Amino acid sequence: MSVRVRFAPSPTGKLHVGSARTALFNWLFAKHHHGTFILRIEDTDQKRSNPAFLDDIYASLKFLGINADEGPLFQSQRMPIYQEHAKQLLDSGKAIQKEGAVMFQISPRQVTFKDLLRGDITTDTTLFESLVLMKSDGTPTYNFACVVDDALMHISHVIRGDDHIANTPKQVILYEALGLPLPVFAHIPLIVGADRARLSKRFGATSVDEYRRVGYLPEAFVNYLALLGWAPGGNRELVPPEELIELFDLAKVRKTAAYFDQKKLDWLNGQYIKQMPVPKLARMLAERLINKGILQPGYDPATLERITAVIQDRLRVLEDIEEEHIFFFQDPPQYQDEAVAKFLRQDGVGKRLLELRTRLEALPQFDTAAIEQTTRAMVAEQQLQSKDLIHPARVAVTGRSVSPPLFDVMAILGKTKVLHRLEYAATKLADTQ
RNA sequence: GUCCCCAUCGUCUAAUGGUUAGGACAACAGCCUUUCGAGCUGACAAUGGGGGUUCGAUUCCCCCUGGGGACACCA
Repeated sequence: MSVRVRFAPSPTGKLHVGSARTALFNWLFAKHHHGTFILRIEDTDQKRSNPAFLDDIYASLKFLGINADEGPLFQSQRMPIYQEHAKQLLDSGKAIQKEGAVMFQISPRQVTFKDLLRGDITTDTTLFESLVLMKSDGTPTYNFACVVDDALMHISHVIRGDDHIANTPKQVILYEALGLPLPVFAHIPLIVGADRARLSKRFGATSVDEYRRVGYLPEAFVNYLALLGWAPGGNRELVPPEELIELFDLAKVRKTAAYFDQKKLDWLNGQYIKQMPVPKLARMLAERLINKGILQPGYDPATLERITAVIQDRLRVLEDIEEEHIFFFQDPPQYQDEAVAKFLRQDGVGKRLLELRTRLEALPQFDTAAIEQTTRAMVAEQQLQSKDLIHPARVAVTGRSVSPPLFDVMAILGKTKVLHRLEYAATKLADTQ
């Protein structure tokens, strides 16, 4: 039996990370078994569906590298199919027309279905209040359309969130009434937030798009999502997509809800960033900065690569570059008040910075080694502590009290900018209380 | 309220009858260091409770407790 799975989102909101993980598990399972991954859009509720969300779903799946082998199929375009199957049940007396809707006639009994993760789950049908197949507006309900489509699309495994467990017995009796073969069901646990309740807006970012914007790498995000509820074995943490496909085992997915741990995601993303070749990372950062209007399209790639090399180990998310390292791209840098107050507003600082400026100006070769040598020589001659010169100089050059190694930063910025910033800080910001 | 599902460090997880209960993130301490970060080292940290079954239970069974989910002509 060939593996055929589907991911069936409703375009009623941005693609949620919980949905993304469901899509990922389906996709990994399909790819692992050389099967087919189908995208189906459940847009029977025209009032709540919105094309903008559809675009977001496509973009988010594309970002994650989850590509559909078939689809997208739209339920809104399959109305005659549902009507035909409803008629079949009506004709056979298994359903009746009531108040404009088609209702399934539920006979009291026990329904048992097999869940790949949990074993047999049995339910008493008398617990169902009613089972509407077709609403009075002529559109199918979720449980009906889902069964008809899954059967017609020859879905072999229905992998979905465990919030659907209660729907499954209803669907099973519909498969049976329609004389259609049952797929294998696998209900995977939900992702929860800090309050252990299902991930909601209160938690912070919940859509894939938000994570994309902040600058998480698709491989890292997919890696993290895969690790939520499943482990590749061998104490592996960093597992690139190709290996995820190779190692993924649906039967080993845990049954407990997993807490979405932003810190671990950040760490993982940092690991992926660290592993990237500098030129590639530089191009990625450039694209981002250009989009933000921080960098001009005609930028110098060599300089950007030098910046990238210096900040690579410090980035957790791409957004960090505009949060922490913006001084590379602004002239003059934006001076942070606390940094100025702490390191520049001290007696003699201005004079020292001007002295450093004079010494650096004399350098024929403005590289990291020469800058460091010059700075340390001045520290030694004036019997200073290195921090008494370096910290103010850092603030003068970067506007902040925290930065990558100062001598590297200076070398990248170049003599002109460095001299100008030292002078500016010494004369306009330093000493004055 | 009714029904269903679940239960290992703070978090993600490994170990399905025999381990000093392992790893990772976080937090903490130290090293390195011009700051921060990165890196390295170290210490701390868990089988929810009670009954069984067994020579032996994280592991199998039952009860309790706790958490979550579902109870729409929404999906």
